[in-house]
Amino acid sequence: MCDEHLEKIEDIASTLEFKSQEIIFHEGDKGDGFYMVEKGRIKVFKLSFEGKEQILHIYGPGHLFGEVPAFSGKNFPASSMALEKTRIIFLPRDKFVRLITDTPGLSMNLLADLSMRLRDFTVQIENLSLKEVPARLAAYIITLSNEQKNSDKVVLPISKAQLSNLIGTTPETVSRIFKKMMAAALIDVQTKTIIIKDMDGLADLSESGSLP
Amino acid sequence: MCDEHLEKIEDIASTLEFKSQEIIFHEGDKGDGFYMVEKGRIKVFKLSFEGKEQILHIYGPGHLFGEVPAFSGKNFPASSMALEKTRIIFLPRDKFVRLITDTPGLSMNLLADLSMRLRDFTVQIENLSLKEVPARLAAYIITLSNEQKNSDKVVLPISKAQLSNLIGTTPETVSRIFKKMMAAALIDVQTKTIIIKDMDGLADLSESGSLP
DNA sequence: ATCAATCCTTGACCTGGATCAAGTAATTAA
DNA sequence: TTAATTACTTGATCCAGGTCAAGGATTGAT
Repeated sequence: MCDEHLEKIEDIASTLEFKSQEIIFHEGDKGDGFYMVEKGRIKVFKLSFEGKEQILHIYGPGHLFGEVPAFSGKNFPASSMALEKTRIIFLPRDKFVRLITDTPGLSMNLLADLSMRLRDFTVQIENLSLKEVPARLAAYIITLSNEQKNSDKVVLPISKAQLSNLIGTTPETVSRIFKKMMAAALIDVQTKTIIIKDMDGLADLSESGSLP
Repeated sequence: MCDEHLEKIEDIASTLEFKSQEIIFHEGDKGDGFYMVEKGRIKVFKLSFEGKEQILHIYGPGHLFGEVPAFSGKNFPASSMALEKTRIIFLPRDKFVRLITDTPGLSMNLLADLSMRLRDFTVQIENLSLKEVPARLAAYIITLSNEQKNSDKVVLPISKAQLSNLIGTTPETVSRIFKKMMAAALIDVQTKTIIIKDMDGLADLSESGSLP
């Protein structure tokens, strides 16, 4: 989303404030517009019948979300919650549709945005279906390192419980696998800080490997 | 995708023929256009390091696919193969981009298409992560029934091996669960035909249930 | 129709990772 | 700072479903 488009959006949008843990929308609600994170962080997630959570996205400033119903005509396929005090830019559907038709280039931008998200989902499905938990966790650490200017000292942006819901496992299993990764001298974990000691080993693990 | 748009697309497209089992594109290939199934059926899938397959989509006539790289600028996130003798309409990127910018309404159409696919992926992730195999299989049978004019006699459009790759399990497990579903008087299975004997029970199972 | 090849079923076995339970560390509030 | 709450770790146990192996059913080719 380029700056020029951002400005246009902000001109006709309203802002919403959410406290940490506040629900932004529920799965099944009728979607009537477009949301963008202005400040803070949100998660988009699904709950199972038994209450187990699978996180689909965690988004920070600049990210568009919750627009699928506005295009598909269906209800929200997932729920959304603020992870901290968060300000959201909201744009009702009709204004946005007008903006799109008035702004050539914006729709190309949006198509690119949705395409990237489809891409991300294929990776998430691959992870859930074709990889075991150690590989998923390794992949997540590598993603974090890439996001944090390829540093070998990465900071977990979420709790380990949330992390386990993101990669489709439980806190107990995350804890045990971190321990094994330390035993294999791949990483060091101190509370929320992870020191990557063997990036190649971690990359191998994320693709195919297993831990003793 | 409305008929009017379809005609415009067909005017400037070329057609490709694929035999059954032929690869249309590989994951990692550079995507340079848009594909639409004209006749036949294709699958879009990922392979794990060990060769295990997860099917992402099975598409028939009228379905657009393989366009993500054209918008995202990245390579194909998955591979594609013809499931039978198939004719594909292919549109190079530049022609398509011109078509989009020249045709207001088409981009809205595309946005809707991609949004639906995002929706479908959230369901697939939910299934893989939050549901057990019997629930996924029940959900798939219900989907089939909906696709086949809500008949209580549905025909499997793919082999059971492919089905197992679609719902993220193995042929052995599919076989065993079909057997349990028959024991529970939910369905009857004869080769490729499934008779739904208890749709409510099947719906319960697909949401939360388990089999004895 | 017959043979070969493929696909499917069934049984025996094994394991990754979930669950339950109980203790320890880290945060937050007062 | 300390108490209370919440988050994390560790151990013990269990089971869904994967794997391996061998037999049975379909399908396609000649």
